[in-house]
Formats: sequence, C-alpha cells, structure tokens
Amino acid sequence: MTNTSARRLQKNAPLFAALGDKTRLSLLVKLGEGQLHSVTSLAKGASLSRQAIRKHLSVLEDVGMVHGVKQGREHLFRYDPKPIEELRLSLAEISRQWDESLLRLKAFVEEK
Amino acid sequence: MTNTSARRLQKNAPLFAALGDKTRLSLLVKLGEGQLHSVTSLAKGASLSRQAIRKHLSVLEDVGMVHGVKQGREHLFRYDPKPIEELRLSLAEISRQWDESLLRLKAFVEEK
DNA sequence: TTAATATGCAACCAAGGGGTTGCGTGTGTG
DNA sequence: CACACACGCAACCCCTTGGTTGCATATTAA
Repeated sequence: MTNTSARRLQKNAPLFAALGDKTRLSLLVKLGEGQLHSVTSLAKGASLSRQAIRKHLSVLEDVGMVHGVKQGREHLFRYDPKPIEELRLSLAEISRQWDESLLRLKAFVEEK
Repeated sequence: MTNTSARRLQKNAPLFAALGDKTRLSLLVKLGEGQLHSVTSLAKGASLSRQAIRKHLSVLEDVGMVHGVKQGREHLFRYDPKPIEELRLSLAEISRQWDESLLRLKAFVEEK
C-alpha cells in the first residue's frame, strides 16, 4: 500500500526536523566517527556556548540519534545508527513509489 | 572522503527542515501521486486555511520539491522528485560511512 | 582541603515559524 | 455586466527555537 509508507514517512517528521539544523548535522558528523564525546569537547570546536551545544544534543537524543551516558563528571555521547537507518529505508521506499507514480502518469499522457 | 559526503549532507539541511513538518509531508504525499493540484484543492482536505497551505507550498517550492505554475486563475503545483532523490543518495552514503566507522571501532575494541 | 573542571538548571531574549483574518485583484461564468 | 471563484499580499498573533548569561553542584586533581 502507498498508504502505509506514507504513514511511515509521517512518523519521521520529528527526525527530519532534528536533521534540519546545520549545527546538529555537524554534531552528528562528529559523533558519526564512532568515538564518545563529552559536551565540552563537542563545544570546543563550535562557535557556540556549551549550553547551546547541550540543547542540540538533547534534541538529537530525543529522537534517538545519539545517546548520552554520565561517567564521572562528564556526560559522554555516542551516535546511534538505528534512526538514520530507518529513515533511509523509509525514504527509499517513498521515493521509489513517487517515481513510479510519475512514470505511470507520463506513460498515460503519452499514450494519448 | 568522509569530508565530502559530510559537506554534502550539510547542504541538505534546508531540505530536512522542509520535511520536518507533518502538514508539508502530507502535501508531498498528495502531490507525489503525480497529478497537478491547485492551492484551494489542496486546502480542501486539510483543516487549515488556504493561506496556511499556500505558505507550506512556498516552503516546499523554495527547496525545489514542488513547482507551481499559474494557469488561468489557478496556481497549480506538481511534485519534483529530484531533491528527494538527491537526499536519498546523500543519506545512503553518509549512513554507510557511519556504519563502517562503528564497525571499525567495534572491531578495534574487541581486538584488545 | 582547595581549586579547577564538567555539568545542570533556570531565566531571559530575539527571531522565526505556523496560523489566522481582512482585503484587493485577476479570471471565469451566468 | 454582475457575480463567484482562486489567488496574492500584508498585518497581526502566539509559541517554539536557538542562543545567551548567571549560578549552583558534583567530581577530579593538586
């Protein structure tokens, strides 16, 4: 059904929203390398305050793209590939469906 | 390079942002079926005003996901698959890279 | 113990986003 | 011509977001 993948896409709205920010994307790029990073270490490179970075990390954590674990006085974050993977599949499916729709329509028009 | 696909991802931030809204996603789902739709016809189903729908269409148009053409007194919109396709590829690439990073790291840790 | 480090929490602020209403203007239609 | 329809534009509103500063607290290091 086209309807199921459409609903599936809808559920991903918060994920898309979380990805719609350059700062968060660069944080993901950094964390995507695999290592754990503390809040301060991530704020080091950026031109933003630690608290700003922290808020972005919270946004990413809310949609499950990163996870934080407290260790001593540090709060370490790591990347979680699951949400992106789910998004990738969902996008691939809907993209394929829409392409097919356009092709069917084009064929129908040219059939005359 | 991991850097090129990272930059590529960054450029997609506005696209992600545009997708991060349920109303716009449902508009895309509708337009993804292929047919042209006027502003009013799209507003018909939704529980929002015509102007609200129009704003969402403008957002989608700004990132190239839909195109509008005036025809008589109507303004018809159609879906354009290119941006989504580009996004799909970009996401597939970065997702693959991050997965590899995690695997490499896991292997390194277990190697001891 | 004292000092430095890493965080969390809260208040606050400016800007942007999503939505509405009102009104003016082309464009079909009776 | 007169009316209905589809639309654009602009003003306005409220709430969220992205960002800051200030301060209190827990941990580690000297």
